[in-house]
Amino acid sequence: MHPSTTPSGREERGVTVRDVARLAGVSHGTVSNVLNRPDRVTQKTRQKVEEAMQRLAFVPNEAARQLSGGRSRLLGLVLLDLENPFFLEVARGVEDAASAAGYVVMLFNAAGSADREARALEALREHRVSGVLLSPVSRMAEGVPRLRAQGAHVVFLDRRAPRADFCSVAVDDHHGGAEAMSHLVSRGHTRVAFVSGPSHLRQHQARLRGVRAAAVVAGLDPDDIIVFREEMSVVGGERAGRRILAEAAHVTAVVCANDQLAFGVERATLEAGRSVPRDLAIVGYDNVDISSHAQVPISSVSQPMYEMGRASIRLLIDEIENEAHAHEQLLYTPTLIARESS
Amino acid sequence: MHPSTTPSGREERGVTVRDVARLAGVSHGTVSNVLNRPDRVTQKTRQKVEEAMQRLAFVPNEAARQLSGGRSRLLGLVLLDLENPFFLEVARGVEDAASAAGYVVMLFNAAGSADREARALEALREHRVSGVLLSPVSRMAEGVPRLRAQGAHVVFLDRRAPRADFCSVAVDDHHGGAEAMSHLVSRGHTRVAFVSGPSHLRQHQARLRGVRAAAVVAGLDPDDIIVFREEMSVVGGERAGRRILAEAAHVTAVVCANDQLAFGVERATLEAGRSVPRDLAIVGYDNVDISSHAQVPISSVSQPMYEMGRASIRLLIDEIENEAHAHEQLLYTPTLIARESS
DNA sequence: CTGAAAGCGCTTACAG
DNA sequence: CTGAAAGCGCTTACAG
Repeated sequence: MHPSTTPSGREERGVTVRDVARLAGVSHGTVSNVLNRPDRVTQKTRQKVEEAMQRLAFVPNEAARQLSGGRSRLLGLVLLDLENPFFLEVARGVEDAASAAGYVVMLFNAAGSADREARALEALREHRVSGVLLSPVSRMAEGVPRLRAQGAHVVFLDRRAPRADFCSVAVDDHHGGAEAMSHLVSRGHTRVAFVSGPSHLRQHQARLRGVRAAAVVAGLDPDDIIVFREEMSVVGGERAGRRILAEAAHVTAVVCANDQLAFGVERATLEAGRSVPRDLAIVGYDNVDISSHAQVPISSVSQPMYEMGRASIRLLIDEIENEAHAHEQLLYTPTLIARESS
Repeated sequence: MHPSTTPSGREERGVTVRDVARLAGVSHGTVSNVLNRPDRVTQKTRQKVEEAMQRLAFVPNEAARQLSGGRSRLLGLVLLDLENPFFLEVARGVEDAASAAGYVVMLFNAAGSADREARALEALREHRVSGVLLSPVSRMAEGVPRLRAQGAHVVFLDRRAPRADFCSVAVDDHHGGAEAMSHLVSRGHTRVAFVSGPSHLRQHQARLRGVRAAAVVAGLDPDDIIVFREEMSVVGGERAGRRILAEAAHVTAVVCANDQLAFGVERATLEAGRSVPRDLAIVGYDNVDISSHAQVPISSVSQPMYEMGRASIRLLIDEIENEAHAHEQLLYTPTLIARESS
């Protein structure tokens, strides 16, 4: 009925519940009721109020709602390292799920620094967020118990919870390694090498253990899996590839701890005039673009990053909203994407 | 002096200015003063208060500060499409600069949808953010003037501002195309093709215009630049590469509108037994990983994504804090990274 | 079902 | 320099 009769250029700053109440001819609290418990209000009153809100372009002030209601629709996302494309996908899943549930997410990049992580956690405390998703730099930052003491919930992301009274969402690297290995075994390979990054990487270690476990299952000697460690890059992979051809000619297949390494191994193999997968089969890890773009597309273990983002929000919101919430440590299962390299 | 004497397990929720004041033996307002105008407080009082804050693990409530002070340290970042790695780098620059300046950023992914963009802008209004960085889906969403009417500042990202009374940070695609072309000209090429994605892409059109302009500068006929349009992928690039070899054998160099296309063109060329760059020189665009990982590393036009993120925050915060702020439309200049393909 | 009142935790003039 | 008071915009018992 009423087209927007708002005088153009009107200063909207400060349209308040009181203004709406006045225009609708009801009380302050009634306006609040149509916002928060519409069922307690007559259909008729509700319409009047809603029309007034429309005409005044009223937008409730979240800070005030939070302050008086005690509740907050604010979530924090603290990422270990925004440079890693892995976290882009995670962030996308987080944002999708959070905004679908009516929450807003504050983004922080710890960039590998415990200090930045601590500052992020502090800022989140100031904003009285109701929950935080944390892919931690440090094992158990002191900000975590503080957040909890303040009533905020914390879910660990890409890391198993350090204690059973926290939720977490992580990936089963052991299983991923095992998948890669048993895939190669099913293709008839028995002499397999593992190409890895620096030895201290938790994930790479777990993947190697998985490979060995699958070897055992297949009746092979796990100690026959030769490990080549190189810098985690295409160049490192090329070096590993050359070393394998030279030092371990009996090897017929390779599992690599990531796709950059696998890409390098393949290139070195092809450049030596050998065939992939006939002379050397290759499986990578992460299933990033580079694996499918390789000259011979590379099989790779894929982690459900987007889905992990969604799941972590689901757990967090359940912990926030559901009284009967039980903590869960989700462990996602990576899957092998088979391509022509194996 | 005092180690943390806080009884462990104390419920921190609700440590308030009043509590701090009581413990320090000062007034409510004095505590606020040491927080907001420390200069108006005696050194001695300040110390007493700060000690009390420490002991109580006091964290000021941002919602309350915002509500009473009117100021807000909240910023919004609304991205056109979080799937695009371009925006990951931008987001990283944004987060770095914002958190260095003491602001917190709320992240939204419009995912190409005008509807999601509108909802994000609405949520940002509810939170009374003081500024928004927007890489817009729609030309001028109605949420933008609304935010402004409410007192929030808006800076456009990856798009020139639609009006002179807004700041914006964008990239000069025309210049990028021209750089690629004049680089090829300096290498002696006069017969150049352009490989592009679908014709409606604003950026690709601008890049092509840049290529043509540089041709003119070099004394060439811009109409001699043959355009091949293919799907924007490695596969599309391969198709374009084969077409060039077959239909335009006189061409000695190619500018591609992105690196996926360039990668495909190179692969098709090598597979046909031709040499890169001897038989065909190639320049890509975006300088993403794939270009440097190609068999013959591909020259590419690089956009300063991270820096754009930082710059947009700089403009936004200036607009927020500086009374004398003058609107600026920043246009970043992409640079050519020369590699072996040209 | 609706209204009047108190209060959320802070900041900011305004007096002393 | 410090304190007492009002107010930011809302929500939630509590009466009617």
